[in-house]
Amino acid sequence: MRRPALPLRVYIDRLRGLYGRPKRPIPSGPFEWIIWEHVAAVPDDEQRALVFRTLRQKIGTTPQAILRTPKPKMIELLAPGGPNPGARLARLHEAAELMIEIGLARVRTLVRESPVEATKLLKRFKGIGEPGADRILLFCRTQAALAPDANGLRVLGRLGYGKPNANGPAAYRQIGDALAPDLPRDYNWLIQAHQLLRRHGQDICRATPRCEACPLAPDCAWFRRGSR
DNA sequence: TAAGCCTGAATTTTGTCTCA
DNA sequence: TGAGACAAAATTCAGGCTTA
Repeated sequence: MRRPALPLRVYIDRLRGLYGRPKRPIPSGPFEWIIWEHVAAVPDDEQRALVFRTLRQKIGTTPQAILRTPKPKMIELLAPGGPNPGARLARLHEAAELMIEIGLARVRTLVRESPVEATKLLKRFKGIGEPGADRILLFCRTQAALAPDANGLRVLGRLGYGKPNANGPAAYRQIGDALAPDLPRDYNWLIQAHQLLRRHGQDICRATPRCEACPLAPDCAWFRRGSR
């Protein structure tokens, strides 16, 4: 497989130069991250953050708080997060019930002490697959992986960490394996790298990329293919 | 033989494009 | 500018294979 021309940290530095230092993620702990996944149906993180903060401030983010809040109140809180708040509420309720069944303390302990077991548990939650579980463990600072989302995967694939535009579980694992030797155990760096890759995939390295604005273009397979 | 893993297809949701 | 069609992303699910 083709390898990227430069170490990953060089690309991340270029993205930090372009976008600046990303803001600290808002959720803390595994259940807040599950809530974060479900509170909004829009790709815009600012909008998602707004709904999450309101929910946290007005009712709290424990499974019990979510289950005891009247449905109309919850729908009202979730409405700014995009279409179909009722479906999102149903998923939140399902997640809260499962979290109570498993035990929040047990999940927290496993996240801290056994990432493999924690991944198995997290994948029982609807909407959380392998990438989602890895992301939660990264943000909880227990698994030193990059856990790129679809946007990040696209960027990394085009740089040479996998096939350009590949997706699905196989591509996720392939890129994860290719990245592993380049990753430090510095969680601040990993989290920022995750955020910057996501931002870059959303803004510039889209399905139809804006290569003229991209600081990674000289090393990008997609750009070089197009400019030949 | 049961549990776990892998792969690819299916499904759902969201984003983008085109056209009136 | 809005609606509909289409494409892409992310996850789920089913079936086959491997291993203990």
